[in-house]
This record gives sequence, C-alpha cells and structure tokens, in this order.
Amino acid sequence: MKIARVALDVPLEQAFDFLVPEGLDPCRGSLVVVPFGRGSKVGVVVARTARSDVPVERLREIERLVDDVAPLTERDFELLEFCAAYYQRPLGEVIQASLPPRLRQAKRRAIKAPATAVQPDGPFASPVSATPGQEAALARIREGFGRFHPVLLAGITGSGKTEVYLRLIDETLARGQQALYLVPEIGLTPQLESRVRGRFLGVAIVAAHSHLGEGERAAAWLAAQSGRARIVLGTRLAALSPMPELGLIVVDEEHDPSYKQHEGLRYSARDVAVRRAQMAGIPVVLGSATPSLETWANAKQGRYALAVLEERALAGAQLPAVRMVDTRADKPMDGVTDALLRALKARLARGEQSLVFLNRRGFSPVLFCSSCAWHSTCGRCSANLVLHLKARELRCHHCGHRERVPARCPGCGSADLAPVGHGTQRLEETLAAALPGARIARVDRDSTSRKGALADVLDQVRDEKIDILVGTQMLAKGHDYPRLTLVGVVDSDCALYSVDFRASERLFALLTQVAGRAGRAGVAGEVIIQTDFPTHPLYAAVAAHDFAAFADASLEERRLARFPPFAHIAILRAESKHAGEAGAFLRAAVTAAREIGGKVEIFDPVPAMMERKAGFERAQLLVRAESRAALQPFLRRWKAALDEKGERRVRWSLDVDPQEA
DNA sequence: AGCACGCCGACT
DNA sequence: GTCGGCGTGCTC
Repeated sequence: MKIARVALDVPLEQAFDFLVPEGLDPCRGSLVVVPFGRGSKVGVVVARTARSDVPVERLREIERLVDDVAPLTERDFELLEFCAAYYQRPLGEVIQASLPPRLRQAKRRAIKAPATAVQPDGPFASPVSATPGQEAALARIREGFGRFHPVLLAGITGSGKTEVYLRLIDETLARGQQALYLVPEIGLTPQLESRVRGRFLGVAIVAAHSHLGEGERAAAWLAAQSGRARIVLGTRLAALSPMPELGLIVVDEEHDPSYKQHEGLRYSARDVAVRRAQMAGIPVVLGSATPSLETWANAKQGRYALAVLEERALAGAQLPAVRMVDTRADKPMDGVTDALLRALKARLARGEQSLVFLNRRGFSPVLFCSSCAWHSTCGRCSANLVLHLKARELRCHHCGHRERVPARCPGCGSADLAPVGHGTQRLEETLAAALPGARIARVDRDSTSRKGALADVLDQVRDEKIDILVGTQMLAKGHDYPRLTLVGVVDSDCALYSVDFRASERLFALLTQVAGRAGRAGVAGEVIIQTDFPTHPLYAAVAAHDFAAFADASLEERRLARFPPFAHIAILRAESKHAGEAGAFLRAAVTAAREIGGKVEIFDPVPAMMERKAGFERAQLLVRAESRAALQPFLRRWKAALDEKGERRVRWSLDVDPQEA
C-alpha cells in the first residue's frame, strides 16, 4: 500500500494520509494537491508509509503533484519543525505559512519565472571607503564566516551600518553563497532595494514582503528556493524562505517590534533568523542603534560577538543636541510649547526643515461633553472613539468602527461637545495657525493610505517644498532628510505610564530613532522633547545618546522583576463573545497547568490590556520559567491538554516570547 | 480553520 | 410557511 502523510493548513496537530496513485512518486517535501472535505488543498508530504491508522476505504487519492515547485529539503524541514515545536503550532500550519499564497492555491495559473541575471564575479566596488570603525566591525564579523557566529552590530544612527551589511553581502556573494537581508517593515524597503540593486548590478536580487503582488511574491520565493536569487531582501516573512546556499543573514533594526508576528504563528523573525544561522552554521548580524535588551544581554554575556560603530560615517556629522522642555513651566498651547514654536520659527527663517512627532493620529483622542461628562467610546471595544474632524467621523482605532460626529451629546443633549487631547490632525492645524505661510505636511496612516502618498510627501521634502513634517512613528524610520535640523517630540510621556514591561525600551528606541532624523548632513541638529518630567532618567539617557546606560539600568530592573531576558515567558490569550467564558477557560487552564507541574510559575488570569475588542471579551495568563528548557516541555503538554478540551466558544492561543505582557 | 448539518426566531 | 442564526462535528 502506497500512502503519503500530508501536512495541510488546518489547525490540527495531525497530518492526513492519502493514497498514492500509480505513476506518482511524491517524496518527503513534495507539494501535492489533495481532495479535502468538498474541495482541494495544497499540502506538503511529510512522510511516505505503507500503512495508516485510518481504514483504507476512507483514504482518498492524491490528485496530482505540484511539479513546478521543487520539494522542500531536509534543511527546510528542520527549520519549520523547529518553529512548529517552539511556537506550539501544527507543522502543517507552519509549512503553509512559509509558502507564498499563490503556491497554496490548488487551482492557479503558472508562475512567471523572473528574469535570470547573469552572475557577475564581483567584488563590487563601494562608492565610499570604509571608516576605521566599519573596518573593525567588518573584521569582527568576518572571523565567523563559515560557522555559526551571531554578532550584534551596535551603531548609532548614521554610523553606516548599511555599508557594513553591503560589504558583508559582497563577500558572501564572492564565496558563492546567498545572503538574506531582513528589514522591519515595508516603509524603507523601496529605497533600500534601489540602493542594494545599484550596488550589486547584475546580481539576481529579490524583494519579499507582503506588499508585493501574489505573482511576484511566488516568483521571489521560487527564485530563492532554486538558488537563482543571490540576495533576498525582505520583511519578517522572508525569514522562512528556503535558501539552499545561504551564507549570511542580516537582521537590520533587530529591536523592531514588527519582527514579531501578532497572530497565527506568533514567531519572531529575528529569533528564527538566529536559530536558522545556527542550523546552517553561518554568521548572523543583528544591527541596531538601540538593540533589544535580549540581544544586548546576549552580547554582554559573550554569547554574541559585539561590534560597535561609535561615530557617524559622514565626516563632521554630529549627533543632535537633545533638550527637554518642562511642560509644567512652559504650558503648551494646543499641545505646542512656546519653546518649540520659537525653534520652529527659527528654522523657517533659515529655510531649514523641521519634524514634529506625535504618536497619535486623528484630531483628538476623545470627544467630551462638559455638561454630563459623556465621552466617545466604542461599543465593541474598551477604547475611546477618536475624533477625525476632516472626515466628520468618530473612529475606533482597534476594530475599525466608524460613526458620524454627533451634533449634540448623546447622553444629555447638550451642545457642549469638545475635543480633548491632541492628535496629528489637530497638531497640523495648530501649527498652520501659529506659523502662517509655513508649508506643512502630515504623515500618518490616514494621510498615506493612498498608494504612493508617502513617497510623494518624501519627494516633496527632498525637493524642499515642505518646511514642517507632522506625523507619527512612520516618520521615525530610515529616510534621510538632509535639510532637516529640528525634531520636536510632543507628548511622549504617556509611554512612561504604561504597564507593559517593554514600554520604556520601545520609547527609548523610538526617541533615539526620531532624534536621529535631525542634522545628518553636517548641519547641526536639535531635538526638543516636551515633557512633564524633564529629569526622567530615560530622557536623560536619550539626551546623552547613552544607550548602554539606559540598557544596563533597564536590565537591572528586569533582573529584579525576573522578566526577560532573565526569565522566559509565554502568555495564554483567550477571547470569547460570551461573558465570562474567556476567564473561565483560563481558570481551567491554570488547573491543567498545576497538574502538569514542572519548574514553571503560573500567574493568575487577568483581563487583557484591551479588555474588550471587536465585541470579544479578552483575558490572558502569564507563565514564567527560568529557562527555555523548562518552559518548552511544559508548553507542549499544556497545549495538548488544552486542545483536548475541544473548546469552541473561546478562541485561545499561546504566545511564546510575547512582545507585550 | 472552513464547511456541513441541524434545530429555533422574524420576515420576503 | 421560509431565511438564517450559531452550536456541533468532521475533515485522510
């Protein structure tokens, strides 16, 4: 009896057995189309066997082999099986998550092969010569060519980390190997892509990110798998692309939260990349100006090599002067202090550009009735509705709910409704009123939803048609603005109050990144942070450009609190449309966890940070262990026990190494 | 997860 | 009298 065990994209741990018809000979790794339920699905053969636990009469036949895709290799399986085990997801789901959507379709058109570039010899001349710092970093990383060698490349903004990556990639190509270059989000990939293509003319380079068309994405995947593509440049989803001759992995901005997937297979592309490098026996370079505390600790303890870039690559370029403006003394008018306004005026007078950063979009975060204290809340989420004045709407930023702005208070009928607090729209209006004649552009998710809108604004900034950029963290990423000399930060204090254990780490990274936009081309930059707490150690560290001081102090706090990286944690998240059921499920999960035992601490279930979202009641439960070795077997048994319950009214998932707790 | 089947409320 | 709600079970 010829039987193939096939992994399918269903949230079940088992694979499914199918009969292998005459004339077909799928191997482990082959993609096959199988009948499933009433339709067909693409699956991956995980094993060939002679017998099945399922009665033969219930087995159906494989329809056909997907013969335009090469089978997955054992090395691919090794990585995917690691992900499945580590993140507690079925192998079938992980395999399918690693395939581009087009290849998962049972009925599909043929995929157009990308133009195959002639493979030039290299090495490729760099347009600039390396600084001594870059040379030293390169030497440090080169030591590890040909073996597993994780390196933290800690380099201040503007220190030329990208040039280091490109030289390493060049050397990797010269060794006849492929390079994988991961970046956090799509935002900067177009600019980076053209830089990489310009540097490696004639080399087959593919981009891999979710904004590609399905055909392009499948073509990129196939090019990586076949080895035709020598460089894969992509976001977290590229971390799983098969690359048979992989010789180097670069993870740029390794601290960036967007490397962690927040639904389904909740993997960290950075952590997977490190594991992948270990399996392949190759170097992996984690680069950042503000490394994650996990990576920083690994470097300090010697598990990762450390290469540091301490100076800006451009001669004469200096780090910006950062100063805090005490908002208790200099009361902001409509969110903007007199000090910031004066600084903006000075830039306008000199024909220089400014950026004002506020990480909150919309006009105001809430609409408030001064007669009865009614305020705009979402009916489906525990969140306020944000006023979007231009669209004359109240919007929920969590579930997408929209409604018209009421003319009168829904609570008492009063007309005394007023916007409270500030978003980017309001800030834009305030600045336009205070600085007549200034050319202001706003950049946030609302203003850039049209395709190409962000690129248009950035072009206008480059062509000096914009004086002041107002926007959210979208502005913090990448992008050089040569004429930008002032960065203003409005209302970042809210992150200091957050209960999330990573909030201050993220705030430090964000402020450092946004500050790095000021004064890159030999023009002195200035950063003004408006705050109620001008002496707060976090702001002091940002002002001193002292990541190490901040990180070491934060690590000490984490050590005392026994939080990562001094412990390993996972969160069981549950949500239900039925009152109380998420909590009940978690209480049962606590009981199940105690029965399993082991060296794991089980916390009490608590409501989620956002207790209600899109009509679901949400709660979560933290577990903590000293080591991965203690946590992993517990999670495996716990998940099996929870699966056993066959729970239907509660949606639940395990989040291993959660980004937020 | 999808997708069937199956049994109780407001409507063309 | 039906259309459709989601509760339950199954998929080789």
